[in-house]
Amino acid sequence: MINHAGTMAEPKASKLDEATPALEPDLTAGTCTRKRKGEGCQRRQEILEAAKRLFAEEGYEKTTIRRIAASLGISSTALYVYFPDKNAVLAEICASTFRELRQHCADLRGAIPSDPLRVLHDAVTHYIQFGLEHPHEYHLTFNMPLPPEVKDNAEHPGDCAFQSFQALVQDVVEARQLHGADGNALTQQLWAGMHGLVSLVLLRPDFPWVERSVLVKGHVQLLVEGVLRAADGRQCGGLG
Amino acid sequence: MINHAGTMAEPKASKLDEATPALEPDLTAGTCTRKRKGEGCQRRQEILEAAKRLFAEEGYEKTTIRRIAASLGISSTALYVYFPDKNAVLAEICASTFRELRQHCADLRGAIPSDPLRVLHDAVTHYIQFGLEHPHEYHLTFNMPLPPEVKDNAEHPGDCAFQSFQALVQDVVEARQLHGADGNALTQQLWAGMHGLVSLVLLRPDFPWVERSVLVKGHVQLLVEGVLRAADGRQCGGLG
DNA sequence: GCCATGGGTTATCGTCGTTAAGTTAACAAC
DNA sequence: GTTGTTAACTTAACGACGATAACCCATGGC
Repeated sequence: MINHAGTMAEPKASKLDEATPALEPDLTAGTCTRKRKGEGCQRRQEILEAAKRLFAEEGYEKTTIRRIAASLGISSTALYVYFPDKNAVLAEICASTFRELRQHCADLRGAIPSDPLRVLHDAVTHYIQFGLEHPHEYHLTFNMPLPPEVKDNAEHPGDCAFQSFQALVQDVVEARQLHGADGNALTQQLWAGMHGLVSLVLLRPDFPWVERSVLVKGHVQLLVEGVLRAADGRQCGGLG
Repeated sequence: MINHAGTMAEPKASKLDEATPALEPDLTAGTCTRKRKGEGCQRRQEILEAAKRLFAEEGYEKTTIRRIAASLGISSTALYVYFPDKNAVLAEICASTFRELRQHCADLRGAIPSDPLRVLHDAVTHYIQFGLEHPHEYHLTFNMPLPPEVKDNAEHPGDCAFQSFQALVQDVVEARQLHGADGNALTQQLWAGMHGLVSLVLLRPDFPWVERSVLVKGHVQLLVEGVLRAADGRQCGGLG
């Protein structure tokens, strides 16, 4: 209890600080002794998982460093050993989610060598379902400004995921001989269309949406048909 | 400088509080005397506009009540006379933006009694342009969870705007005799598609988007064609 | 035994949203 | 022209926040 700081000011806060008994430390560690090298990585992973869960449950801004730490039974400052600040924790979660999404897309293209339109159709469906099944990760990753740590990354996971998708669209453009189609623009529009549904459904859960499967199937169909039709002249719609 | 509070505790903060010289009060008021009834509404509007500007420039979470107040030359607590909390300020801005958007849509339908498809086409274009031209209001309104003040409102502006759009889609469904089309689902999908583009472009300004007008025109076309095609069987795409 | 170091702690800072209590200027009635 | 009343605003303070600085101490190689 010795005041070893130089200023000798009275303590003023620290009354309810870290004193939320609702959050108990996770005692699944097993050992009670201090650990050394290598264990740090484990702790780092624990922090990431706790943060992911709390971000998911309560959102980024409302999740505090202190509560992440408390849920692991450590003090808030211990977190700064593994991450420079709160934003860096979010950045790492974002990057991991982006990677998962990209792998999803790449696997699909490699595993199903069938009609490119069918592959694109399935990829779009997959994307939307992925988003809806990982609401919090999706929200963290796509529905808020990218933290600089991710944005300045040369291997920007968003760009990578986009490129995977672009390949699928290009396959369709070539297979269907959609002359005059800008595959890049089409991919951006398709992505925007997928993102919009996921984003709105996640952000407006109380909206009276039509039944989920109808909504998703119809949306995929709308987008894929749109890609086919919008690509080469508007011979069906009739809008000069 | 008399300490009129009962507790006689030492002041501890209040050092840099409200002491940011960069933010000068807006001295356009003219009179220097205190004002009475009716002037309160003016101050309320001032707060809303300052908040809108600051939310726009720096985002909701980073904008503090103290800075909103400082930009008007009043103390932070004065704000609580007009709004119960920070969220309520955001809620009012949201509601106002929703109204503007809805009016946009209604005007368009009333003023141009031409081909329903053309009207829908223009409305979608309008929506996207509106979003891109009001990036911060759009972000505040659509890209974050609705505050309860707006959500619990019976005249939920989002629902109203949606209904306006639904009417346009229904016009198209009837004019083109798209049997088997669920106008409600189509509207939701169309809205999701529009929202997705606006949302992504606003949230990822550094992404290598194709040229803006190409992107928007192509997207509108993709969506409108998608509505036409997705509505009644997939006779063009060829995906069983 | 010594000590560098990794994995923690406590104390503290400045800021935040928000509340409580007090101040002051403009009006109303007497 | 004093006396309320009240709208509009202030100062002081609270508890929580992100972050930093300074310290503690068990482990493990020497």
